[in-house]
Amino acid sequence: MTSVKDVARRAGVSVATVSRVLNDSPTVTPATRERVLAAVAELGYRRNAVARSLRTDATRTIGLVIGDILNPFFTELARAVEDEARTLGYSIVIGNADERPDRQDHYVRTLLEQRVDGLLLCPTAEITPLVRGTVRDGLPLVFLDRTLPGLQVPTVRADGAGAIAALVRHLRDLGHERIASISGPALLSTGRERTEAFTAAMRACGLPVRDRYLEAGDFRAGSGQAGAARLLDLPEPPDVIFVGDGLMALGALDEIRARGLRIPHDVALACYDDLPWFTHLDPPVTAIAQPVQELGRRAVRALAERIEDRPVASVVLTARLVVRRSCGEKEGSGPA
Amino acid sequence: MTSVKDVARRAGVSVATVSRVLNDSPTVTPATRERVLAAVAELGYRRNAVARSLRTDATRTIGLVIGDILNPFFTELARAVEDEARTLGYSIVIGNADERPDRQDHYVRTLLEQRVDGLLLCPTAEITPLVRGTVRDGLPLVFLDRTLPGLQVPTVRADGAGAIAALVRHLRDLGHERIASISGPALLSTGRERTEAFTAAMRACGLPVRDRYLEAGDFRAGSGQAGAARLLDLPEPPDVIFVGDGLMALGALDEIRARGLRIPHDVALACYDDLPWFTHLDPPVTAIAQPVQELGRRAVRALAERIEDRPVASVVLTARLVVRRSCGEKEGSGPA
DNA sequence: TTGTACGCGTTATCAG
DNA sequence: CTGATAACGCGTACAA
Repeated sequence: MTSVKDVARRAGVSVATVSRVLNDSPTVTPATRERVLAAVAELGYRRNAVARSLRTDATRTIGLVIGDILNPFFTELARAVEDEARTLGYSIVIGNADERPDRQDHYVRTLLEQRVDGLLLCPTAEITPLVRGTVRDGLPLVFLDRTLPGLQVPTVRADGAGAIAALVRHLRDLGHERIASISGPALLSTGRERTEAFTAAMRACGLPVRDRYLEAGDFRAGSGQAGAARLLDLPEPPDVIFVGDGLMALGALDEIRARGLRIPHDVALACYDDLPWFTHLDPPVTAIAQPVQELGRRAVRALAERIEDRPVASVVLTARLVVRRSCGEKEGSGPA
Repeated sequence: MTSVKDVARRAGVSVATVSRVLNDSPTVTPATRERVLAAVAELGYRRNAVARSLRTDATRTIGLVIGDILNPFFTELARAVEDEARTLGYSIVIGNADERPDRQDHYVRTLLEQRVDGLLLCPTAEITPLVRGTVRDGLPLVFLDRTLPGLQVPTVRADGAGAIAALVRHLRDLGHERIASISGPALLSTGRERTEAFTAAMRACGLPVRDRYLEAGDFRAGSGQAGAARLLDLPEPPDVIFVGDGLMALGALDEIRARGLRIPHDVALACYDDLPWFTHLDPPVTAIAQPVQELGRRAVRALAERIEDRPVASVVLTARLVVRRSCGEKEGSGPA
């Protein structure tokens, strides 16, 4: 690989001058700048970011550790993150935790060694010693989507409580009473919050909350299927299943279809997270949509601020209910 | 940040010894190793991969430039790549080209500066000067999914010609004659190959190939919708639309639904690439499934070989047809 | 078995 | 405005 030395020799200047040109320092004659640039072009020189980082103590790189790259929510999130990062001049090193704390820690460790300038983390579990240490050491860190209580770390997430309340009212208005949910794991803030919002909304609507209607999954397809199976095996199966994310919805759909059940006649379905293909199902799936793009962008911007040592606050956006037909339709709203 | 020096001081040894312990050199006394490890733990020392890379001229990092992170095909591919890379001890720096050659080049440039050990590229266009230069400079490079003719670069891809031929025969057996396709851009090998395989299969089946039934999209949802619209606006619209990838299928579905058309009665649909939710549509979508996981794994392994300077050959896996019901059903195969 | 010292490619400081 | 040179943190050849 050609280095500044080669360029310097070719241009007949010192390495210092080459460096100055490369970092467009103002203190350099147009003529020499010209010569250096010519040498750079002729040699096809490409600056070595590794050496540069060693010297400047910055990599212009941020780590992104997501829960599950197969989850459409995280995919869309990653896309937004990547987009905003590019705009700000950062590269993304990605880690897919696969919802496993050990994998999450593996990536955090690797990213720390790589000396990323900052870290965007969607925690997959309660606080691990490594994460606690990372916070203590002061590495710029922002939690995304999920948060960890008791840690002074800015979080960018969406609040779905309002949308969940609206959903429950919608279900009640449709005459449903036996409403079940398959939520995420209680270890995750998103799992907990959605369950709490759900039970609170049920009570607010005067609907009964039964323990056996509260299933906990792990945000992956298999657990959605298993949860739906347990629910449908109940002596008194629910009218409605509210699934905690898109992947589990896929699993629940598999189970419902395998049993030959019809939606919403035999069992209604609603999903936290909206997916592009939900509109193509028959009936289209009622869902709660998060402002995913915005979440990703805001997180990157927050992290960039932290990297530049400016204080940043957490941001909470709001999710919204998208009513479609998978929970039934209001009387009188059908064809006359 | 604590460095080897700090560890050395703390352990009462030289930096060389610390380094030896860290790279578990055999020539070190258990006792001193113990002391060093203790110092490492006490100080919370984490080795600096940047400095290490500068010295060893290797980053244990590979670049992955994909066509479009929103495309489920690439998402699944990325997941497999990431998985295999972790197994082999590599980190992934990801770039989302968004199907734009300029973005592709942006990432290639960045990754070269970062000194990735190798590059996995899904080319978004014909050969760019940058890509040509990269090949010439000898950076370990493997093309994934798509290839670029005229370049000596190993490619890992799936051949869909057989599956496409099987699909066309399936369509013919079902009595379809006016078969249209919305393929990828002719600039991409995958676009070209799928179109060629399709027209060849049509001829082999004695079916007419009409130019106006040959639409070209760009592998994104919008172009699938636009292509479907043009096809359905034809004075003699096709019986079947064969869509070149999952994202365009989503767009085509949008258009079909917007027009209130029914599948397969009004127009049949088949898709290159299989998606998890295809089974939940009514009717389920007939698709061509690529061995995506295997593609990703093989690509990483090939790249790892190249990085270690071993010669590697291209690998061609085969896609397979998954018949479902979106193109109609064989007579007599329905309920008696 | 361990320590000393150099160099990887850059940037930044300090003279000139 | 430009050049010489130290330093970033690490791995390794060489010496002890």
